[in-house]
Amino acid sequence: MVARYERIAAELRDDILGGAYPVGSQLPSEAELAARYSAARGTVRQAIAVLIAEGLIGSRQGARRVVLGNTPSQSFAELHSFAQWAKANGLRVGGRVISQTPRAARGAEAERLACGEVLEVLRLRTLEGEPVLIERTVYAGWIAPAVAALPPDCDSVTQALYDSVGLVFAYGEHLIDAVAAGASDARLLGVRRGSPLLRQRRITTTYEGRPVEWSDDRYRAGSVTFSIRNSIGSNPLVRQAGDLRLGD
Amino acid sequence: MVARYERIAAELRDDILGGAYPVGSQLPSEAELAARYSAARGTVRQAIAVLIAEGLIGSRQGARRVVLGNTPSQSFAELHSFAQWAKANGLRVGGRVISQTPRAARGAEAERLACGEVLEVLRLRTLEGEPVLIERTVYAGWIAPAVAALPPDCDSVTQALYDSVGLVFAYGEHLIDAVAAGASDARLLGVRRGSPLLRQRRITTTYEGRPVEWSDDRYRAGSVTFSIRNSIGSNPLVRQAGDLRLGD
DNA sequence: TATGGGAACTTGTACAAACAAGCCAGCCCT
DNA sequence: AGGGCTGGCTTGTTTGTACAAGTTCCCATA
Repeated sequence: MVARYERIAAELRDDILGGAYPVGSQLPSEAELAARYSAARGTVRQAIAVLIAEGLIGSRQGARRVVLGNTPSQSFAELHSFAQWAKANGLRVGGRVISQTPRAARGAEAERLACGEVLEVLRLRTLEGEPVLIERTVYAGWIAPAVAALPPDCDSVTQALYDSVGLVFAYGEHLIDAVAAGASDARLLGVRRGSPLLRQRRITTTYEGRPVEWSDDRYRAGSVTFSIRNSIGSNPLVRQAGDLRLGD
Repeated sequence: MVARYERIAAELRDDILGGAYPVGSQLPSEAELAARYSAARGTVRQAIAVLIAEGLIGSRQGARRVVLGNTPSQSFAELHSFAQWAKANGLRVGGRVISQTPRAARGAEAERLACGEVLEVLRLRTLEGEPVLIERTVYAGWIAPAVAALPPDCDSVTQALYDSVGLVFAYGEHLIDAVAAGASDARLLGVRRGSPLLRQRRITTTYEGRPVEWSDDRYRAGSVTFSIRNSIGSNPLVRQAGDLRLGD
């Protein structure tokens, strides 16, 4: 059973994406929408809040809401999981495990992952047959056995861990910057040493806030772009100066 | 007059940031908070929604809410305006206009900015005296006179335009990727040609959804990092494959 | 022709109530 | 000891109402 406000949000989203409300045009008033869907004003407001969070429409007190964009947004899983993102975009994904070594947590890892033993995995990922991503992932000790049991050519670790042990990657924190390719990066990705890579470092936790993994992902320049929409009063993405808390 | 739910959110945020609720611990129930603040449950829920959007706490039906982090988040202005971000972080910012040329809109610009005449500005920005950012900004014709009237060493264009003509940068869409430094990038930033740069392309609009500027900002690697927190069910940041809608 | 004041409209905030859905701990039974 | 179940707790959804605050636009006035 899907909530009412979600169905209303879906209908409005379809209208916007379908061109019924062009970019720059005004949405009907809350009262009008409430009447149209036979719902309370609060329910309509909840539906609209969803679209505002997606960046599709803008809102300010006193004025009618405005359509800001007409491109669909993606799900958390697609940001978090390379395979699920690729699949949702109709791209063919591949990859293999290069190395997989259990070891003791080093330096800040122990605190970051809240455990002493970790499993370090190095994966090379391909898109449409081309190598585009190097994943250096450190898994917390308590999930390491399930990770080690996965086949080396497993496309979606996220999906596999959910299927095998019911683990849900619920929250993530991501740091994005640019780095030069090191010797091993360059060899694996087939680029020159020193060429630009887009780096995404992330730490992922369960619903309870328990850390699951810490990863350093490096994309070949030109292969992937991150996109974000924001507005005054909502600020999901922030900048940080060079000296970073999660840095190493 | 600040809204009640914002004051409650601020108190809870202070509690979390101050360590009263450590990372991983549980928050009091809605009913408990409602009693403590003598507010309705709906109001408390609104306050909590703010903190969830900031990524400070996680929530799921049936279980107590959990503290996910204890680092403050920043404001939209700080993502959008280099100067305001630097200021908020206590960094000394400088910069100057390299060139400023009015011209006809080219290619996709006319559609993107919804105008025929544009003003192209090239700025070099410094942080703590070091050059870190090249800004290539194209302003829509209707705001060009106000931009041209600014002093060449103006630190915050965003602030200056608000002060002079009341313009508010309300919404933004950002694309983030990595590129190699070109010849002019390298010269201005004082790095070698081909060295990695973090690129942020963005388009900014007013409250009405009217495009104001289109910018290509390139940061020297290591100087700046973008950070984002997300969760299942909320997905502000997305990935895109190489072939981009806003690309050129 | 400008300009100021409103009136009507629209979104934001707050409260109250009821039910649905999911989680968790403790109890009971085997 | 272990497993299943139940009941209480907690968050999610929906409706209704009232007022506050901001925008827009028309109209009367200077």
